[in-house]
Amino acid sequence: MVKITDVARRAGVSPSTVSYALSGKRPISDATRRRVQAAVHELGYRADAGRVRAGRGSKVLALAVPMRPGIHVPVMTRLAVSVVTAARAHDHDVLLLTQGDGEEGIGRVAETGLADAVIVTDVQLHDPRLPLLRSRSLLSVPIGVPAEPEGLTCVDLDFRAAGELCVEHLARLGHRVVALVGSPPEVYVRRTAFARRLVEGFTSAADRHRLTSAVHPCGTGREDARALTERLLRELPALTAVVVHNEPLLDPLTDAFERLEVRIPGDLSLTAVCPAPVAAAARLPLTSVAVPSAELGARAVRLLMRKLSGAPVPGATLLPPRLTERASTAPRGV
Amino acid sequence: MVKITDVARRAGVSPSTVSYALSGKRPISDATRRRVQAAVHELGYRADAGRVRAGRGSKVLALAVPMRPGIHVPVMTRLAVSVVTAARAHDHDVLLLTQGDGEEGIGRVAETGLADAVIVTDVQLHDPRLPLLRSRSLLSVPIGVPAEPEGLTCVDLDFRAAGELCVEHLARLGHRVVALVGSPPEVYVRRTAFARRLVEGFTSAADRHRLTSAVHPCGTGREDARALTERLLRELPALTAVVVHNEPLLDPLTDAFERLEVRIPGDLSLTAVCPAPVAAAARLPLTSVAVPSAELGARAVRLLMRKLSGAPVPGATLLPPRLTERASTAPRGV
DNA sequence: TTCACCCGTCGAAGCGCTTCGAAACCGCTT
DNA sequence: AAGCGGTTTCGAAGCGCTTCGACGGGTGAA
Repeated sequence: MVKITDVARRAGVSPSTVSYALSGKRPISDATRRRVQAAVHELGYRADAGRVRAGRGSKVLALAVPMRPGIHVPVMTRLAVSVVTAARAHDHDVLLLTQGDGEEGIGRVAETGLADAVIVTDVQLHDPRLPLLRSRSLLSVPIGVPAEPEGLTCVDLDFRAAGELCVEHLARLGHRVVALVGSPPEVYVRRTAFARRLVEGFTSAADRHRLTSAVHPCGTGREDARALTERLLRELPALTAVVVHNEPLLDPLTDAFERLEVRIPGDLSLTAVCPAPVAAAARLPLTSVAVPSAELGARAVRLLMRKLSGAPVPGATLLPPRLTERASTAPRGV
Repeated sequence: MVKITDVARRAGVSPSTVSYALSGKRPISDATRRRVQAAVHELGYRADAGRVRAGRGSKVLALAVPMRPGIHVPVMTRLAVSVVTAARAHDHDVLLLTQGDGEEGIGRVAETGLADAVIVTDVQLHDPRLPLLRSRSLLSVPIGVPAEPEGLTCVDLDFRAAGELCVEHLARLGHRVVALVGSPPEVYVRRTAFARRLVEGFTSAADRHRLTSAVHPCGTGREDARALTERLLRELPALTAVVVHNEPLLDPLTDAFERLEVRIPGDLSLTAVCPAPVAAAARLPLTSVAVPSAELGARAVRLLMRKLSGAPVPGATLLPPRLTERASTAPRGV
């Protein structure tokens, strides 16, 4: 194994100079740096990984994305990309954790110092990872707000307000019977924070406006969509509006309504909660509340950087939802 | 961070004893070992990422996913997830690189030894990253086969064979005029390896079977789909079959054909090249050649591990394509 | 009882690297 | 010629860990 002293000898400098030349932690003259780099290259030197990060600050962030059934893959992808981009802007790299529950991964990363902070996604109301996140040994920013967010620095879209906003939009259009077509049941069973919050907002706004409302979790397949539409029409014959919080179901659902001769927005108004591009590119452009995945990722990174630098950070950041009208909603009975 | 001396103190032994108890390199009495293990457990000690790992190797893999316009996001996501899963099975973590061109990221990772190997995606025929990948200083596995794959360990679906397979399937069904609806133009401008290879296969098979053929890159929007379908019907009135290698366009395209009263598969047979789940879940289940993203990721990791262990590896692995018949193809004129 | 002989343990040295403090050097001004 | 501020480089100490050599105290044989 070629070591730093070999490089130093070859470059005619001391080991410490090589160390600084490679890490950039102290200024090194251009000439010397070039000689060191040449030596590194010629000898094929590679820093002994362990020690490199002995001094704290590995310049690595972990991103925990539990790939659980029912999560919205495109949302997660956008999030991941924005996190990496933002992290790079702060000279950090991103380690991707996708473990089933993520607990093991986060622990490992914290203990070994592989990463010096972690962004956690798909937060549940009573997330088993919370104790770990609250522990002093690891800085973290959850994207999602658990039941008791004390001691955490959370970021998320205000899903409660998003649910309310959808209902208010529909109520304003004169609709009196609304349904929420939600994510797959397992998402609620896990008590995923954002899904639950949306339901809360939806229900409370519906009550406030004295609307008849129903909530239906739903799988993502075409069969699921078909079954649900039939059931909705049967159980709620007066239904004229739905809110859909289930990205992959959007297309199958509009399709299923179409087959049942239910026109959108003529007979039924549809509001989606999904990333803006998805809503805009749908077969029928959908009125939607945007899930700003990219912004969430960028904000999470920004907060983490502030925490790393020791600056004070807000307890929780809830982005206000924004509704964009497109072609899938209309006043009732027009 | 809890260190070996903490454990030693807790167990009432010397650090060296702890080291031996954990590594098993010298006999340690059962009683002592048990006390050490208890202390380790209570304090949550994890060996500092340096020495335990046999000296070399950071146990981190980099995955370079250039997020360029026109790439197939779901394919990349599947790939990323499978890479992380496979890497974890080999006790490695995954660093996500998404830089524009990826060159800088790969270089950085190689220089700093942050990762000890890298998986490269979205390979172009003349990829600027190739010199870096060929250099001795970094182990790599490109997913994709450049024009000159010498000295590399590539993995990919055999896209040339995939193109041929689609054409042969259609030819066997009696179709005489076929079109390839490709990825967005920028993908070809970059000379992305897999896209170019598919075109080659498509064209050469069409020529071999004396079919009339045409190749059309196409954007991913509904407008693009609409414009393209009209153009196809105008320029190739005898067209009865298309191959689509453009995942996000699948739905808009079938939709556009529908609007022009072109029935699938009655008037037109459609074969897709995309991940199997996408084809199976489409509104009309599509006959397709599967892009096995998950398997590609797993294979790439396996190869990388072999390289890391110094074992010999094959030069290139080309997975044979498999075509699955679904509801979008039929014999001509039925 | 004495003596080899292990087994289990310890102390200390060493590994490759980082990092702190200080020395050496540079081109200027006095 | 000496002094100065700034940059660049070095030497030495230290990090958490492994590993070598040696020590102590039991054992069985003489």
